[in-house]
Amino acid sequence: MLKIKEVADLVGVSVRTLHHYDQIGLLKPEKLEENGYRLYNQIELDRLQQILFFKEMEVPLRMIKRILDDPFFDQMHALKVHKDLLLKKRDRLDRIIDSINSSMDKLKGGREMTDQERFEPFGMTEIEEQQKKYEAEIKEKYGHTKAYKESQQKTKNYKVTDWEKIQQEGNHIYEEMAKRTASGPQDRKVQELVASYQQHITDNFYECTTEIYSGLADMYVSDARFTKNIDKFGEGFAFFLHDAIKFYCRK
Amino acid sequence: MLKIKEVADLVGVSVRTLHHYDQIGLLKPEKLEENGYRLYNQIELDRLQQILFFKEMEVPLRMIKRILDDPFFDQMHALKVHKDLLLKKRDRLDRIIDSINSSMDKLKGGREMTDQERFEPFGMTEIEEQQKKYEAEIKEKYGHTKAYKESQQKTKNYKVTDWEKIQQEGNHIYEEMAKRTASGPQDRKVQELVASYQQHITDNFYECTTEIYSGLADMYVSDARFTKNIDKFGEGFAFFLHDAIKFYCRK
DNA sequence: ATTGACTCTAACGTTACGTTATACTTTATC
DNA sequence: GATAAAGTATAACGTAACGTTAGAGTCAAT
Repeated sequence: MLKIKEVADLVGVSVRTLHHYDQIGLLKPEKLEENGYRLYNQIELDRLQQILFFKEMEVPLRMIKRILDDPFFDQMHALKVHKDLLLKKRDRLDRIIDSINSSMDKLKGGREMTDQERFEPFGMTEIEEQQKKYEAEIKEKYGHTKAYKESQQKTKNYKVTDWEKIQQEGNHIYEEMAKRTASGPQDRKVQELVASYQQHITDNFYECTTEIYSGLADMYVSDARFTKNIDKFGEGFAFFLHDAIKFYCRK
Repeated sequence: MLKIKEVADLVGVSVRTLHHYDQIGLLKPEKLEENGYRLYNQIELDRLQQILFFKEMEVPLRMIKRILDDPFFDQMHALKVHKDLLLKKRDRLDRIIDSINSSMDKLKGGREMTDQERFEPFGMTEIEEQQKKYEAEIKEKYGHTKAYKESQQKTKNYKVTDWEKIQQEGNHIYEEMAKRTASGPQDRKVQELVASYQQHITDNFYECTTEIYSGLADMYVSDARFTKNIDKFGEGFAFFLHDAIKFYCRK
């Protein structure tokens, strides 16, 4: 007679999973204690093993239940059908991978860029490897700084949705700014936006001091990876931004 | 200026999909007409093409949005990471397929059945091909009968959940019956269950007359595929069931 | 004027749990 | 024996990408 966590640890699934299996009737405990605790026996363990076997095969739980419960269900046939399905899936995967490969090859080759617009953003050949070193490089350069540690601290608990919201806010500021490029980097509204972006960084990453902000501005134009991305808001926007921040940070 | 269905038909997605993309902000129509209709332009069509490209790559919509919207998102890197992910996925698929193959091989070979209990239900070597001919065979034999046509008619609109409910009901009756095997096929309760099973068939498939029911009983013991499955409720249960139905159908 | 084709929003259903939130029980510790 | 730490329970929301009704308004053709 095993309690739920013992079973869970024994076979390597979560307690929640067992709760779920109970809920959908896939695996009921042998009995309930007076306190409501679920108790499992060897029989249930065996069944659980079977369930996990089929699950490994990516058979949906619904069908596992039928396979194990329904005497009229032709299991051999089901398994075969399922295999065919997996084969098709793999073929599809192969094609997709080929497609990605050829896309990347085209990018690297630089010739025959029929899809130039579509793939333009991928640009440059070695950016790929550079990117791999990117984090390490950053860490080496700035790892000891207060800003870096602070940022690590603040961001480590962000969830996907948080990131998206933050990025959206940041992008929004840039968009607004990009609308005013004609007015020049010293425009009052532009300067307001520059200020709010600094605040944005401080709020979400680290205390963005004037020095840091100024350094960021330099990076925006000196590092091609940034320049390229920022220019998505408009040609030359990176330089505009650089100037705007520099003006803001003057004293 | 294209209306939503025109766009949908043009690129081969559903209207609902476009609604969805609008909802999550992945693809907004260029404008709304006064009547609320969505209107799309070439720009949106282009973007939609890009979306579909990444979707083909199995990139989640969330990420597609970021790829297309967020200038700071490193797309080349993302694509590469994604490719690696797909490669892993394929490897896993390969392993699973191998696993299924070896399982089936073991079954066919009949030797080394270390997992005998687990795979026992798959049984017999050629059942596989037989199964393929099964439907055709049935159709040839009974295709002209009223019961067959009636069943086709009744069942063609059943959904997965319907099937499951029906099978569950059927199994339940058998289970109850299996509990009473000791009392013999003529037991009152058993006979009640036999009657309710006939009704069950009539309700869900076709009018199960006494003759048909009697024929079914014969099939249960003469066709190994049925016998094997039915015996899941207990050893010899197929024979018990046969006798019970025969007794019920006597006159 | 009446169809039939098209459009809209709203909301549930799908898969297999993860993740809180809240509350009770058991076990370990002091 | 009191308290804290673990374990257990139920309930309910969240996830991905739409499909599928359901109810209602709009447009074009008969």
